Formats: sequence, structure tokens, C-alpha cells
Amino acid sequence: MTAQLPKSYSPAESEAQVRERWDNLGAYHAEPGPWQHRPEDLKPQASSVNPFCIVIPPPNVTAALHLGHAFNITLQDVLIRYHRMCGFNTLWMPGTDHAGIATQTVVEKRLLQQGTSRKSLGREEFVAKVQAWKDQYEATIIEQLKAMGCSCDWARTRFTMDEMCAKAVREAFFGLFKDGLIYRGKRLVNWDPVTQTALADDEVEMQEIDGHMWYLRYPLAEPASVGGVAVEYVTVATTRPETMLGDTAVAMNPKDPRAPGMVGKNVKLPIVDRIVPIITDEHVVMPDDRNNPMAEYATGFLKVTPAHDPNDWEIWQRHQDEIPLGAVNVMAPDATISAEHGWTDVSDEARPLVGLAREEARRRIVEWFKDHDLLEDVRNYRHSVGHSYRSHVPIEPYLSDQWYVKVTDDRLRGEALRAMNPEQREGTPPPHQRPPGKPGAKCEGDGELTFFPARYARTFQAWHENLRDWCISRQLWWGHRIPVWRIDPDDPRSYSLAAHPEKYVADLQSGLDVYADLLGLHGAFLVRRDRDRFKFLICTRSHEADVALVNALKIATVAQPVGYDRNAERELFRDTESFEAARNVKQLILSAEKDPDVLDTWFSSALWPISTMGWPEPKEFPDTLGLLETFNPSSVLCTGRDIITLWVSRMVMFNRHFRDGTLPFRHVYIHPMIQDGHGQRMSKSLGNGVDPRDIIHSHGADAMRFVLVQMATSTQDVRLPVDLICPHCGETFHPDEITSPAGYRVAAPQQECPTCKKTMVSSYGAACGFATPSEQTPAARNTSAKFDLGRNFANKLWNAARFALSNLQASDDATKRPSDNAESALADRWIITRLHRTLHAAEKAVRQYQFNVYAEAMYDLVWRDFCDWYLEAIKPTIKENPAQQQVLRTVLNAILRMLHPICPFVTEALWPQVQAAGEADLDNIKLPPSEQLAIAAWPKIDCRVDDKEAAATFERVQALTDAIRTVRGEHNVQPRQRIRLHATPRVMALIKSGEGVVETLAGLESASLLDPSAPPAGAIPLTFEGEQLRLGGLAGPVDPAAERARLAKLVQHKEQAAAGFRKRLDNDSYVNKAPAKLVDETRTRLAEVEADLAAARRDLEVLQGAGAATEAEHPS
RNA sequence: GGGCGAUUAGCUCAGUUGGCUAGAGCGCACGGAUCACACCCGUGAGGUCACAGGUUCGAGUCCUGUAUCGCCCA
Repeated sequence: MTAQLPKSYSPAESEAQVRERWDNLGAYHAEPGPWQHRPEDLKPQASSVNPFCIVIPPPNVTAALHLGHAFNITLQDVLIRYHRMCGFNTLWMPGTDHAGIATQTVVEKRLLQQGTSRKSLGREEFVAKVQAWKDQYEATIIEQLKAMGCSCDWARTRFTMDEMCAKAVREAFFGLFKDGLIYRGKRLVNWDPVTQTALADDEVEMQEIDGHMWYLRYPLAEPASVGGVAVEYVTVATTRPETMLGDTAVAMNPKDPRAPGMVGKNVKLPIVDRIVPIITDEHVVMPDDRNNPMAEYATGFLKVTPAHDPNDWEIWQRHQDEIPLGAVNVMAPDATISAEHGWTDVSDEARPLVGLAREEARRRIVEWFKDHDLLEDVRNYRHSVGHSYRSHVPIEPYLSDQWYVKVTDDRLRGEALRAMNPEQREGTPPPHQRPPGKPGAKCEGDGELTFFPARYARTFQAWHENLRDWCISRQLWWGHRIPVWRIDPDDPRSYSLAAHPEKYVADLQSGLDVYADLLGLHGAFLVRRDRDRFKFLICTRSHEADVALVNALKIATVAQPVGYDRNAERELFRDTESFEAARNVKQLILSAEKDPDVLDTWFSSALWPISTMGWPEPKEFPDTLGLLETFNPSSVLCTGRDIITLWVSRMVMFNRHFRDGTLPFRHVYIHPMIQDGHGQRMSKSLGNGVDPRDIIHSHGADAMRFVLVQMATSTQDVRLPVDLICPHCGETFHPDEITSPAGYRVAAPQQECPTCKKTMVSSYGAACGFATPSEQTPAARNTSAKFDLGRNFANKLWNAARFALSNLQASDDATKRPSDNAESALADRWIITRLHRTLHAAEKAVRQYQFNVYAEAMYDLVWRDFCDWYLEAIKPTIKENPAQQQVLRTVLNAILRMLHPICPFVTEALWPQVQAAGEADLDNIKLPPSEQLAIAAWPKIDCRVDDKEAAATFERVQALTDAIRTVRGEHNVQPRQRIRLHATPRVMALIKSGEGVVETLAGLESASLLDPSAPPAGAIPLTFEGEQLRLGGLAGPVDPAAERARLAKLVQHKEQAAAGFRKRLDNDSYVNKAPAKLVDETRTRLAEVEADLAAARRDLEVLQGAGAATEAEHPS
């Protein structure tokens, strides 16, 4: 048969066709096996097929994917495709993440551009807008994944806010709440007073500010003395004088010599007239501390304002007993001074400050201190201040109520540490102590969690050992609403409960239980008393429970009535007391308000490995039945190292907590990070991300994947210099760069093509909104020369296959197979050996997550071995040799299979032709036919095909060919020119066993025995394996001077090598201590080099003896 | 401040228990439209493996220190 393939590989064409075939195939859908037929039986069954599963780290729906994602996802697809081909029951669960803060922010930004805002739209309408954004980007992301060739189980695509995940979030929250692992507490957050939301730490931009350090005097409230000298006041240094209204202590270092006389005394806070204690804390900087640059500005006295400074908050935490007032919040959410958020002791002097903006309050307070002779000094002070990346105003550390998960509890943190592989764990492992209610000394997942590379286990361990409780509430509208209703006794509608709160908790709980039972929502409500402001919290287990609570009005029977009076339309109660209880409970519910906050995105992400598989109730989503039993724990999580603390930790804790110690995944593979050409992280917020579709457009998906896989080494992050393609003329050029406001090197928003001089918008400009693409100035696609390697490789494979196919007669005739490997040609035995060894190298590399090793092994096999040597070697014989054709057929077939996980498109595109070329079948090599490569079996090659002798002989053939080619190259012998080799008997034997390979690849006209007594005139000397050969028939004159120089250089080279070996062997320690095998090897090497050296010297003598010009031997 | 990593050819990077003359791709130089491939073929040049010590018969590889850069946590 003749393959009708285009002359070069065209990714765009092939990718479209291949994608269509895959879509029709549906091969990426995984079923849990025995469960699908018997949904009533949820007990795991022994499956004959091992599962392999990856849950995708769900990309944010904030924006399209960039190459960082492409990298992460390609590696997963390599693992998935490899294991699918190996016969595992393979599931790759796809999906996206709602990314609360990030997505809300981009949508709000857009609204602002449209002249509206979140608040003017209202919560419902705003969430609908975000939903629309999500739909758009979810579709984009799925399309990107498909364009990259991802073999996800698309029918199971999930979203962290879809119904399935929402149920899991509700159940998880309810369960943690019930177990006492969720609580409400106060905390300082990064508060943006303009948008009035809390910000995550990474949303705070640090800016250097030229500010001041003010030195304020606080008079002592009682006499004190240091060293017999009376002290009247202490001086504190501050950059934010306005916060002094909330001071509740003054701290000094316990080592401060003045401390003994001061500690325990009180100061009278100016303006406020508040009496606050002087305490000690080791973190206070002393003015004479030479190791601390802050000492220059320190007075040794630190004003402590727990409600407005994170460090002061910490001091309060450490000294709760000594600071009776604790945290006094003197600001409103808009950062004006306020007496309504915790400040109760407002003096007459302070009252005029109430209502002022923080900047104005600062001016007035400094003024007051100056007027009262209490301002000791003002100094210029440059420091970095956190600013909101959204409103760009300074962040206010603001005290607010937040929800926490008690991750420091052993049931969570302990589970995570116990999960670790003991070999990767430092120190004493935590005892395998099960929390109450979980019998058994050791859980299934204990000690199984393994990191690749291993060093990241330390990050994981250190994180858990220094863990703090996890703040899970966010003041956002986009996300899972916190499923708690709170009853605030300050609310005038609520019933006064001061006398017996516990009784009312019990009443409320039992009343709600009865109510829930009536509605078939058993146990849907959980009542807790809040230790703080809110006296009652009702956690609802489901959406239905929320609805029921809203409807509670209609039904007064939240306490147990004895009957119902139809005439009066009301319940009859046993006694007044139960009637009272019912009334109270009802009144409470009437005043209940749902918590407005939403959960941290990572809360739902933490549940991802189980929520996507139907937890907690797979029966509600029948196609998830059996998934958990089959695929949880999953096989491996692939992610970047920044995710270890944010996500890996939480998934491990939650999965183990909710599924009796089961791990979310057994392995964690941490891959490098993709950086831009300046070593800056590629990210959406930076605007330097490259859309993988741009690379697919310029180089093809396989080229992108191959290069990404090749870049996945275990140590280095990956730099990727990015170029632009002019949308007008198609030229590639390096963009002009600017420094962004945040200090990064990025492409200027607008670019001019150096070739056609027309303008365009860079992806940075578009991403950051500095330039909008239009018809005159369209957006430019990105590209990178980094991917040329992959494009060339795909094309090389394409052409190798094209050539191979054109030489294969369609054949199912088994008699044409080589019956015995020993009978086949040397080149055939060698390439089979190389195939076998590469297969093992590839398998080993994948097992160890050494993706670059896998890619490089395939590159060498395809390009170096198969194309450069094997195909060239068989050119003269292949057409006439059916046995050799069978070897070629087999090797090509196996190569496509082995490369498929990295380059799925080009291999699949070639597959129909390769299948049509006949069955690839050789002894000890199993390649069962398959209609599609994506579901074909991974090659099975018996190690009996490995022919050490053939490999060694072929390597000698290669060395001889190289030696001849080098001489040809140095003498500029035209490739067409055939030359004559005069060789020794040993080399003649090698050439013979090469069966024509040397002649073909070295361009020999003939190889004949050299007569040492009568060397051919004018032939060039050549040294090989210590023997002297001659090359004749080189057209054109030979320059004896150049020839002498060449030989002299060779002699010098060999002399150096020989000296090195001799030195080693002269060293007794080496001979005695080094392994004998190594010493022998060195002796052999020395002998070889000395033989080469002698031969080269003789050649040099001959040449010098030959005198002046030597004419090239004339061809006869 | 604590932790992790990097520094190898002009550029981007390999180099897994220490052991042949340290490799690849790109770029560079020379030669090549040969009937798979110019997204190609052949040949070549190019490296005191950041620096300074140490361990060892032997160090790019292990240890200590220094410098520069990056990331994470506080």
C-alpha cells in the first residue's frame, strides 16, 4: 500500500479530524465497574482492573487558561493516557472552580466600566452577572482543554458551585459544625474601607510610603521611678497616631532595664482618659538593639492597639489576663472614627473626633498632642504600607467576626500528619491514635501520602506543625453562602433570653427537630449557642432546611403540642409552659437572619476529590454510584508547590475526616512553575500569561505538549521568552517592554510591527485593560521559539512514518515474519533492542514522574535511532525484504503507541495508515490491533528481544561510520562522492557484520583489505580502534599541511587522554581502593587510546615521509 | 527571621546511590536541493560546571562557608 500523506505535518488539519474521532469514541468515560449494574449494592467488589484516577485541580473561571495551566494539565494527560493504555480503569475528572474573590473582582471591575456597581444591582442580580461570566469562561476553559488534547471524562465535568458540590459543602459544614470543628470568632482582616470587603493577603499590594514616625507622650496614672528618678510619662512611637484611641496597653521588653520600675503601673491615655496597663512582651524592640534596624526609631515603649494592628493583636493574645479591655475598635467599616463598633468609653475630649475620616482624625490628634505639649518628636520615616489592589487605598487592619475551621484539632491536623509516608516524615510520627468514635488503631490511609519530589513533604509537614485555625468566611456575594442563621438578642424583635439560655437552646433544638421530622428533613437543624455576640446559631443542613426555616412562621408547632384546635386554627398545648416555649421558639426564629458571608473558595475545593464523586449521597446522583469506592483515594494529585498549603493540606484533612481516614490521593506530584522570559511567574493578575491556543495556533498542540513535558524536570522552574506574531503581516518579533505599575517587565500594551509598522495590542494590554483591540489595532497572538523543537519533532515523526509506510507492502502473511531474531539483520536486531530499552526507560520515568526523561527518551529513539540510523540503514534492503518490513512495521507501530501520551494528535492522525499497513506482530512483542490509538494497548516487549551483542556491534558500526564521516567532513567531500575504505581484517569483519550499513551511511564505494606493505598512494590515514585504515577516492587534492595539522591535533588529544588514564593507574590508592571492574576498564581504555595514539603517530610519520604535495589517488 | 531551590557552552536547560575525554536543543561556522523530512541532512567550533575551603583513590555530583537570583512561610 502507498500512504497518501501530505509532505509535512499540518497540526490544524489533523487536530480537528482527530478530535472528531475521539468525540465519537467516548473512550474517556470511566465507569466504576461492578457498581453500574447493581446500584443498590455499595460494597466494594474485587475488580479485575486496577483503577487509576486523577481529579483535575479545577482552574478558576476568572479567565482563560495560560501556559502554566497547560503545563499542569499536559502532565496529567500524559499520566492518564499512559495508564489507560496500560489497561487501568482510568478516570480523569474535569471541572472548574468558582474562585470567589478573583471572579467577583473581575466582574465588579467590568460593572464599574459600565457605570454600575455590585451594590446598585443587588445581591441576586449581581450573582446572576457573575454566573454569566462563569458560564462564558467555563466554556472557554473546557474548549482550551479539548484543544490541548485532554482525555477527560467530559460527561462528568463538575463545577465547585454546581448542585453536587453544593450538597457536599452543606454536609461538610454541617458535620464540622456538629463536631465542634467550626466556630465563630473575631479576627483582624485586611479591610478595604472603600469596597468594604476583606481581602486575602495576596490581594494586598505593598507600597513604599514616605511617612512619619510620631512620638507621643502618655502620662503615667500613678507615680513610678526608674533608678530613683521619678518618671512622669512614657513615649511611644507610631506611624498611625489615630489608632491611639483604641490603645488598651503599653508594652515594653522584659529585658529593658527600666521594666522593673514600670511594669504593673498604668498610664492615662490622653484624649480618651482611659487607664491602661504597662506590660512586657519579648517582641518589643529596645532602642539599643544593634541587630534590629527598627531600634533607630524605637523608644522601648510600644502602644498596644489590638483592634487595629496585627502585631498588637498577637500581644493581646499572649497577655489576655493583663489587658482587661482587650480590643477596642474605634472605627466603622468605612474607616471613620466611630463609637458604635466597640468603643464605649468615649470622653468629652474625644467626642469631636467621632465621625471623622481616619486621615482627618490623625491630623486632629497630632494637633492635640502638640497643643498639650505631649508631642515629643516627628521624624521622617519610609515604610511599606499595604494597599488594596482594588481601590488602591491603604488597607485597614479591621476587627470583624469571622468563621473558623478548627484545623488545629487532632481530628484534622493529626490526620494530615498521620497520612504522611513515614520515610518522608521528620521526627517522631504522631501516634496512630484514633479520635473517639473511630475505632481501630490505624486507618487505611495512614503513612501512604507520598510526595514527588520528596522534599515537598517537608513543606507539608512544617505547614501542619505551625498551623493556625482557618478563617473560612469571606465578605463576598459570589460563593457558597454560610449555612447558618443567627439570632441576635440585640435585635429588638427577639425574645429576651438572658435568664436561661441553655434551656432555650434545648427548646429550640427539640422544636426544630419535631418540625424537621414533620417535613421529612430529619436532623436538618443544629442549634448552638454562640460564645460571643450572637446568642444562637442555627446551622441548616440543606437548601430544603433553609426554605423550611423561612416558612417556619406558618407552623407554630416547633414545640410539641398535644393537639390541634381546628376552630381556633392553633395547637393545643399540654400546659402554659410548653405554650410559652413554643411561643419563644417561634419568636426566635422570626428574628433569625442568614449569615451574609460566603465560604472561602478553598472550603469547596477541599472537598473536590469527594464532592465530584457524589459524596455524601451518591444515590442522589445515580451516575456517581460506586465512584468513591473505586476512585477515592485517587492515584495522584498534580499541582504547583504554592498549592501545598492552600489546597493539598485541606483536601487531606477533609477527605480523611469525612471518609474514615481515606486519603484524597496517594501521590502528590509537584511540578515546576512556568515563568516568562524574565523569570517572572506567569499569571492572570500579572497579565503576562500566554493562551495555549496561541501556541497551538503557531506550533500545534503536540509541539506544545512535547516541549512542556520535556521542560518538566524535578528542580528547575521554566523560563519561556515570549514573542508576538503581527496580525497584519504574520511576522514574529520580540515585543517592546515596559515596567508595569507593580514593577514587572511586561510587553507594552500597544506594539508596532518592526516589519510592516502597523500597530496592535499585546495580550498584557488586553488582559489589564490598558488597550482594547479594534480593527485597526487587533490583538497580537503570542508565540515562543521554545516550541520549535516540538514542531520539528512532530514533523520528523510524520515524515518518518510517511517514508516507512511507503515501504511497507500490506501484509498479513505470517510466514514473512522473521522466524527467529537471530536470523534478522543487525540493524533490525539493534532497533528492536533500542525499542525495548526505551520502553523500559519510558515506563520507569513515568512511574517516577520524571517527565523530561520520558520525552527525551522518545526524542532519541525517534530521531537519533529510528530516523538517523535505522531508516537510513535499511533503505537499500527494505523494499525487497518482507521480514525487515515486518520489523519496520512493528517498530513504527510501537513508537506511535509509546509517544501517544505526549503527542496524542500526530500519533492518532497516523494511526489509521499504520493499522492499514498490516498487523504489527513479532515474537515477544505484543501490539494488539486497535481501531483508535487512544485506547490501544501499551506495548509489551519481552526482554528476550534485547540483543546485547547486536547492540554492541551496531555501536561499533556507528563509531566507524562517524569516524569516516568526520574525515569526509573535514575534507569537504561532497555527499554524493563515494569513497574507498582500505581496512584491516578486524575492521573488514565489522563491516561485514554491519551488512552494508557502513557502506551506505559512510558513502563508501568499496571496502577492501589494506595491504600494509603497499598502502594505496594518496589515501588519507584514519585511526579506528587502534588500527590504521586508509580512505581513498576523495576527489580533489589533499592539503598535506592541513592533514598534518589534523593528525597532530588528534595525537595531542589522545596523548592527553592517555596521560589521564596513566596518572590514575599510577596511583596505588586508586588501583587498590577503586572497584576492580573500574580499574580494569581504565586499563582497557588506556590500551585503546595508546593503540590509537600509536596509529596516529605512524600516520603522521608516513605523511611527513611522503614529503610535499600528495596527489589524491585517482579513481580507476 | 525560618525553610526550599537555583548558579553547567552565546541562549534555554539535562546530568537520580561520586567513576570513561561533562551532554541536548537553539544559535554560530563549513558543506549539501540525495528520490521521508530544508520544520531537513552531514561535519565542526564552543565549558577553569558561581566562588573559596573540606571529605575521597576520584567531586558538576557529598559537606562547610561566601556571593547573586527566585519562591514559600513568618
